[in-house]
Amino acid sequence: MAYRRSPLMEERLANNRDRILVATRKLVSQGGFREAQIAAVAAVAGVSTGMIYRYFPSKTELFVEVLGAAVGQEIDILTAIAMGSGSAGERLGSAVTCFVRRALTGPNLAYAFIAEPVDPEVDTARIRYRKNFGDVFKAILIDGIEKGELPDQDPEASAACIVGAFTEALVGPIGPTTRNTRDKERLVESIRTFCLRAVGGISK
Amino acid sequence: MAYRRSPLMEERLANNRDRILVATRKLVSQGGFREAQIAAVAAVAGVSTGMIYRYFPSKTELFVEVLGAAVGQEIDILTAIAMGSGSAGERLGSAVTCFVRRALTGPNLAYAFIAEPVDPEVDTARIRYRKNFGDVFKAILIDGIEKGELPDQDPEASAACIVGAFTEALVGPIGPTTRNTRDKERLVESIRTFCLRAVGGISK
DNA sequence: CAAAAAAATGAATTCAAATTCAAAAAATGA
DNA sequence: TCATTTTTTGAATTTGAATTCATTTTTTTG
Repeated sequence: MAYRRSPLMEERLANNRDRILVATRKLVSQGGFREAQIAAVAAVAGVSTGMIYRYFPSKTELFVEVLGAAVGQEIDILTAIAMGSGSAGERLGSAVTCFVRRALTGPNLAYAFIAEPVDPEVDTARIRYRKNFGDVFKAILIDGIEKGELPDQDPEASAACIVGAFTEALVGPIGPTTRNTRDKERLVESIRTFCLRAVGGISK
Repeated sequence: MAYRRSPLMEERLANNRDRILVATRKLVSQGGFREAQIAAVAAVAGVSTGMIYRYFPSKTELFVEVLGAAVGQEIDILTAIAMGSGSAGERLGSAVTCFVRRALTGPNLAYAFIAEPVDPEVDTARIRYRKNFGDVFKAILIDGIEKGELPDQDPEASAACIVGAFTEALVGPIGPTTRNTRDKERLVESIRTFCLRAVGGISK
């Protein structure tokens, strides 16, 4: 016996994997999946191209993992709001506001994971994740309708509309490219009001 | 002098061009731009691959033309509604209803031209076209706000939200795949109500 | 330190699709 | 009909990026 992974090496391996993920996230958030080519990821991560295949079976799986991690985080936050206290309208408003604000602030994966398809497999994942977003809103809506806080409506359709509305307002052509904070907050408020009125939750 | 294009040949050329456009539109509406590969287009159009390059300088330009024609048609229809008579709310409702219904019925380019990016150049065109949609709604909104029919709001943002809302509801994961007419009309109505309420136009 | 094993490299390969172009077929006009 | 020109063909080439793998470097342990 002449080799056994030391804890130090173990850590380095994990580090490499992480660096690749971070590099991918960075590239995707800058220029979408299109810009996150293996060679580019390798360069940013400071490793060789071959290295990447040591940690991920294919570019597709790397993308799916990046996407999943990013979306999972957002979903968690939204879910917490959705299950919190307050009227359906309040929770819906908070959820929309929170998501939009985060998308405007943070490293903007918003476009990539909401709007940009790539290859069929990544797309499958993306669609599933987008549905997850919808489901959070749907839950709030159903609750609100049951309690009589919101008028009767198709929660499925309304949820889709909400996701679509803020998506487009965020990443669409009309949406922001770079704005100052004042503009951003105004946009957040516009979207919130739009969505709230839309489902019949009083706006203000 | 020993050759001059006869009217008959002239017509055949135009026919070829058209067949290529039709074939592309068909493939795009079925499987998105991804499926509309040159070889596939050629096969459907019943011509050789080389033929396509006789009429279009590149796949990208072919796509842009297909996209432009499809969108132009929709825009014309929407514009007519937008400039017609009725309150802002009525016109907005009609425009949304009309677009959604058409997208659900006709050969569904909706996904392709609203949601699916391809390459940067086609994307540029797609974004411009999507903005055009937004502008139609924006015009209605501005009019309604001026006349006091709608509450004050950012027409830019609201227009984007509207486009996003019906886009997602139509082509998103929650949206329809194949539905019967009853379901379709219900969806149309849901989206209409959503958008109308959202901008403060009384729903029903 | 040296041998053995693992990890890392990046040039070479593969692959899928767009694009070209030499050759074949069709159209035109004398 | 025939020479000339245009149109059409589709196999061959190009292209751009993912993936592999023989070689090199690093790590581990006796």
